[in-house]
This record gives sequence, structure tokens and C-alpha cells, in this order.
Amino acid sequence: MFLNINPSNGIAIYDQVVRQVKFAVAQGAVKPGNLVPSVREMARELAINPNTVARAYQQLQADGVLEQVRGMGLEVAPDAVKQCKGERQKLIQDRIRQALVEAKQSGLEGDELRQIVEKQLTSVFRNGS
Amino acid sequence: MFLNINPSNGIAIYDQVVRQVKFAVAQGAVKPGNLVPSVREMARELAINPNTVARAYQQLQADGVLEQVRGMGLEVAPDAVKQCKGERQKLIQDRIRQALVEAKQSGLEGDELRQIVEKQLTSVFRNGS
Amino acid sequence: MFLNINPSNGIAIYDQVVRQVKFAVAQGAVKPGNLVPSVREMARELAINPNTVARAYQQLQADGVLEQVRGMGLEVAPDAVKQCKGERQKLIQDRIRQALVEAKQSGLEGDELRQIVEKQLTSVFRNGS
Amino acid sequence: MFLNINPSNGIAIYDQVVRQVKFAVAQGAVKPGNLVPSVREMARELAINPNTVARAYQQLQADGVLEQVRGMGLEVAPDAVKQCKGERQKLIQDRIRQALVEAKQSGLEGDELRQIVEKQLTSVFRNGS
DNA sequence: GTGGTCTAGACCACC
DNA sequence: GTGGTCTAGACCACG
Repeated sequence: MFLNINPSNGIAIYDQVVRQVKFAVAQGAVKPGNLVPSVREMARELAINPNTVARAYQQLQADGVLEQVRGMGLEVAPDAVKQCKGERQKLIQDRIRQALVEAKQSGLEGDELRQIVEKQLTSVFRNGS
Repeated sequence: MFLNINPSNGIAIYDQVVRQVKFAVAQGAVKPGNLVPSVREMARELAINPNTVARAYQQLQADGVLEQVRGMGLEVAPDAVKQCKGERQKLIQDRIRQALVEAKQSGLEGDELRQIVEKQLTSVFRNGS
Repeated sequence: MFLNINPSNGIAIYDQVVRQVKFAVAQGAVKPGNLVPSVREMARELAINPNTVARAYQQLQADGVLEQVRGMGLEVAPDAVKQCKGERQKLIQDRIRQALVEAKQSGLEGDELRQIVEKQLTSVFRNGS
Repeated sequence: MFLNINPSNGIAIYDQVVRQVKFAVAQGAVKPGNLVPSVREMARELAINPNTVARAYQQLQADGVLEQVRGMGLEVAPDAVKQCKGERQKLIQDRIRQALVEAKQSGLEGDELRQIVEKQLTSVFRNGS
């Protein structure tokens, strides 16, 4: 499992791990029943402190994405995929809505806004990121 | 100048002040040449720490929105309106673009995304906020 | 706020803090809007590591029992009382039910069990703990 | 001897083995003088680590439930039935008492508690588990 | 002063 | 080997 960690982008490292694992699950890159790398191994891979990984994994357990298999490690929970996809979907909708609401408060009319969005949309899906 | 401060919404208070002052300038609620309330008065109005207001005013000076008038206090800079409007515009574009990029990374196609955006757009401009 | 911490009773210290704070809220010992002692102060009081208190407070925030007031500390959330009471109630019912189910599986009949429970009940409410 | 092992329910696997063997003895499913399956066979049956079975058997020997028969393996001890029944009885009483004590500490009065218990009792003995 | 985060190193129970 | 917990000490942003 390859995660890209950026220790200085303002997002807490443990949170980057949480998000990227959820993302990997939503994409099907790791499937229910798969074991995730051990705390120590993941820490080695990412060159961060094992405690930081442990914190991320605890969060993921609390969120129902990972489950402990005694003595074996942590595996992806059976219904994690649906949950992660739904969570992701909801996050995205909220982000978009929030951006639009702010734009409206800023005095833009629906049609101006629609044009801006359309411009960004084509730009994003032409250039890649 | 009336600002709404929420100490528990995750956004730094000084930043809320900065944003709302810029917003007021962009809307024309305060005009170039107007004096803003003194640090102490604003702090009293908002029931926050004067240090916090001072920090916000420093930020606003650094951003060229406020200028010091010796012996008088701080006034809105002559070209602040254009700047604040442009900044706001840019912020909004960035927010929208960022949301769309994340959505794309999450595996959505352009047309699905266009539908979601359109839904949110009509919803936002029907319901108000 | 007085908590009794036992570092060697098998329950994690941070969890003891979480439970006892929830208990205090449920009892009305601390009310919505009250600030809880700062991480550092609580750590001093209980003679434990500030990180351990911080972990407990984070859990309590995630559970919606505490809310951050920027620069002031953490306060009890408005609807925390109802929530803590409900949670406590549910925990107790589950504990009792689980004990009874095990007893049944162990071959006891309803009436034998009823007698045992009644005996324990009177004993508990006579002796104190 | 069929045991149900759940590696992800928070109870140590070796402890699940210990409890279920004792339960089987208390129920008369296995009788004094019967040989229990060898460590290796039991481990194969339950798909767990032989070390884990060994640890459970050691515990059961220490508790006087199993005895070693040279060259034959481990058999159920002559007085294991009485002991297991008594132990089970004591465990159940403790569980019930503990649940009641916690409920009392939580502020419930004897009569409220009596009602809750009665409700759970009838529910448990109507529904099965 | 407040909480949030990270690192380092240690001990534990369990497999 | 696995994860869970605690301690100690450091740095950061914020008020």
C-alpha cells in the first residue's frame, strides 16, 4: 500500500494516513479481508513514528474501516467499501455546496457562477489535476 | 461595523475578523477613507481579546487593505475595494476548483460531477444558504 | 472536578477519564457551558501525563461531550447531559442483559435466576457498594 | 468437542478456549476420564495457533480441570464437573452483582433497577439469546 | 495561557 | 511477531 505523506502541508500526518487508507478502500485498491501493513511496517515505509501510524489505525478502527484480527494485525472490515465510498461522496457534495454558498454570499448570481463552474470543470477534466 | 464571531467553528478568530473586514470592503459596507474602529473598541464590540483584533489589523495592513493614519487610527486603503473583490473572486474560484479536483480524484466522471454541481447550484439559489 | 484514577485496574487511564467525565456530566456535577480543567491542570491534579488527558479530551470531543472554545479551553457541550445519560442507561441495560443471557446459557431457569438477582439486588442496596 | 472461536471479539483466544472447555465440562458434554483432543488436533480443528491451544490447556491444568495421563494426553479430571459448575455459578453471580453495583452508582434506585432487570429477564427467556 | 501534533522509547498482553 | 498504552519532551498556532 503506497501512501504519499507530506509532513508540512497543514494536514496532520495521522489524518493523511486515515484519508488515504479510506480512499484506497473506496477505490478498491485494498479489499475487505485484506490485512493492512503492520503499524511498524507502515511506519518504516512512510518514515514516520509508529505512534503516528497507530493513531491513524485507531481512528480507522473507530470509524469501522479496519478490524483487529488477534495476533494477525488489522484487516479491512467487510462493509468498509460502501462506507468509505459514501463518506467520500458526502464529503465531496459538502465541499461543493460550501464553495457555492460562499460564492453566492459574495454576491455572485446563479448564471455567473454557473459559467465559472463550467470553466473550472472543463479545465480540470482537460488538464488532469 | 458588525461582525459575527464564532469562537468554536474551527476558524481562527483573527482570521474570521480578517475575512469579514475584507468582505465588508468588497461589498462597499465600508469605503476607502473610512476609519475602522480602534483595536480596543472592536475588541469590546466582539467580546474578544484585543490582541486578537490587533493581529487581524496587522494582517489587514500587510494585505494592503488598511493603512495607518498617524494619530487617527486605521483607514481603508484607497484601492482596497478592487483588491478585496479580486481576492474574493480568486478565493472562490480556487475553492470551486479544489472541490472539483478532489471530486475527480475520487473517481467521478465529468458528467456525473456536472449533475451534482447543478443540483447543488439550484438548491443553493432556491433555499438561500 | 475530582476523578479517581487507578493506574492498574486494567482499564486504560484515558478511558477512566473519559468515563468519569461522562459520568460527572450525566450526574449534573458539571453543566453545559462549564469549562473543564485544562489539559495541563487536569494532568497535574491526577498526577498523570498531559498527553493522556489530551487523549481523553479528544475522545470526549469526538463523542460530542466537550467543545473547544478557542483560547479558553474546553467546555461541556449544550446537549451533552442527555447524551451521557442515555449512553449510561444503554450501557447498564446491555451489561445486565449480557449477564442474564450468560446465566441462561449456563443452564439456569428463569426462576432460579430471578432469585439470584433478587438476592444480589437487596445485598447491593443494603451494603452500599 | 466443538468450540466456536472468534478472533475479533476482544476476548483472548486462549481464554475463549478455556471458558468453553469449562463450559462443556459443566454441561456434561465431556465427562471425567474423557481425553481432550491433542494440542495439534484442536489447533487444526479451530484453525488457530497450536501455541494458543497449549496455553489454554496449561491454564486448564493449573485450574485442575484437565490432568495429564502419561503417553495418552490430557483427560478431564475426576472432580472437574463440580468445580466447573461452581466456578460458572460464581462467575455469573459476580457478573450480575457487578452490573447491579454499576447501575446503582449510576444513580438508579432499587425499584427502577428491579423493573429494568425484570424486563430484560422476561425478554431473555422469551427470545432465546 | 490554551489545545494539537509529533517523536522517542518503554512496557504490556496476545499469537 | 502483533496492537495498546503510557511517559517524556518538544514544537506549533492561537488568544
